[in-house]
Amino acid sequence: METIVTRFPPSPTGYLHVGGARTALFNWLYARQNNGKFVLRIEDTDTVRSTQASVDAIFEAMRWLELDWDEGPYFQTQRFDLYREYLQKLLDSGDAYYCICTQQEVEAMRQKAMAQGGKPKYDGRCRERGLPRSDNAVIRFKSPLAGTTVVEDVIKGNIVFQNTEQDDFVVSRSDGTPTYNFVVVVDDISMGINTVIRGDDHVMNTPKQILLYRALQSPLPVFGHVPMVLGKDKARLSKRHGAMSVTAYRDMGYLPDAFINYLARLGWSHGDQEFFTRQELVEKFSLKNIGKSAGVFDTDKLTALNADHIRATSVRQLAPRALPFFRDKGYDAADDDYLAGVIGTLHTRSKTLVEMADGAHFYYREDVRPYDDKAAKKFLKPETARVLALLAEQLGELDNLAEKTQEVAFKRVMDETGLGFGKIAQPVRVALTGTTVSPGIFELIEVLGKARVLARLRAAAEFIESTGK
RNA sequence: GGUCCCAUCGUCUAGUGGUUAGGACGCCGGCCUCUCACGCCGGUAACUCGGGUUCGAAUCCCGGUGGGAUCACCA
Repeated sequence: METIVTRFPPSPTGYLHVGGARTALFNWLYARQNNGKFVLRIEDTDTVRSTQASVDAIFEAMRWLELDWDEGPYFQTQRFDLYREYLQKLLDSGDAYYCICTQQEVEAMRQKAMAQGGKPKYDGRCRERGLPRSDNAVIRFKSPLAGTTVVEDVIKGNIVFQNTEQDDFVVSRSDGTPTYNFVVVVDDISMGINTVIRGDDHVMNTPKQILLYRALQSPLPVFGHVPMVLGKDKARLSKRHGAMSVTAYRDMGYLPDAFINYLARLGWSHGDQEFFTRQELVEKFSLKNIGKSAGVFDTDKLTALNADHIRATSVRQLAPRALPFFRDKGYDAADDDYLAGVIGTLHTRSKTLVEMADGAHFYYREDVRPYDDKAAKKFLKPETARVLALLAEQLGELDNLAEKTQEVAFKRVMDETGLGFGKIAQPVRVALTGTTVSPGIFELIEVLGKARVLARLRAAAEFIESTGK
């Protein structure tokens, strides 16, 4: 069986966006699943808009998503000799010709055609003139004047184009640089790409490219055009929909596996399954289960999936990923046992790593004061000072504050005060965290450790005394 | 406007002639409970319209409508 070779060819004119990431993912998955090759090619022929910063941003995003490539990155700007070679082949075989019409003349042809109700096309006036090479001449491809070109799309089915719709498009500009449709074909042929999975917006290019493959006497790759990703308003995803850059999602605390899971499920399905590990995706992905209609990017669903992935990831693996977010909050955190304990209590409570870091505030603050105003008013009342002091005293007598051992201390406090656990939990929580929302009291005490717990309980008791009454 | 594509709950989707049209997110209840989550239980909500074909259409065909893509010496 032929080795599957796929590719991802971004143009470095900006960051890697969500739509691009999805086509990269599909190509990667397909290659991995078939033990094939995944090629990265940078389409930087638009030298005006291409930047090194964009190239770097794309690499960074690919690395974050863990979409590793087997070949490349190739840069089109370094392949001009090859394009020239193929251009000559086209000229030699009579499939292309020089055209000396100026852009203004061509524009005039279009206007005229439109005025007559036709489609705007180049009229082919240089087609049979046998013009020689000259300074400002472009090279045009000689499109067939009749017949049809059919794109056998693995996800959309057969798409038929009348060749009369096609005009003789430019393959080489007057400055000698080759155009997009031409270089793509040359690259795909020379790189041995046999599976082209790309965005929907390329379908109209495909018949042109097929014509080029034929003229170059090369076998066609398998084509698959995946539907677009839309924004909430059902319009094509763009800056006004907020985060478009893939790395922005990294910064918002999403896990790469959650992100690719979401991206894969947007437009592709495997029965009712929603949660996929990277490995499952590689195993179960299939071109034929890609849907035909465009999908709306839904951050809520991505977030829910992210929560699932966080929960499915072990604390040990989560720690290094969460650490940068903790540091961002200014916490003096390290990848140690304490962090593991902290994450352990926040594991099921965090939808994103940012949320996790937010929820960890009290673990990394020496003093939780000032207390949240409402929390203090409601739970740190005069009568609770005694409870907190008592608890500090009881806990102080214990060797360690493991969840099990704590029971004794709480039991004594409850016995002595006659209060139920429900009555003392919130005051304790406020004393230890400064707020009314946190992980469970017992687990939190264990993680915090004796020193912090005693200090905070006493501080709260003092706080109550000092506020008087 | 030409060409091409698409059409199931608000969103992502399952469905391939016979289903009470299923799942997930969201939303709304409830249970659990030391708060918040998690978990569990329940609810809300869809086949774009009109014609066919058929004993029977979400499923097949035609048309309408709606949405999208694309019409460069940009990629």
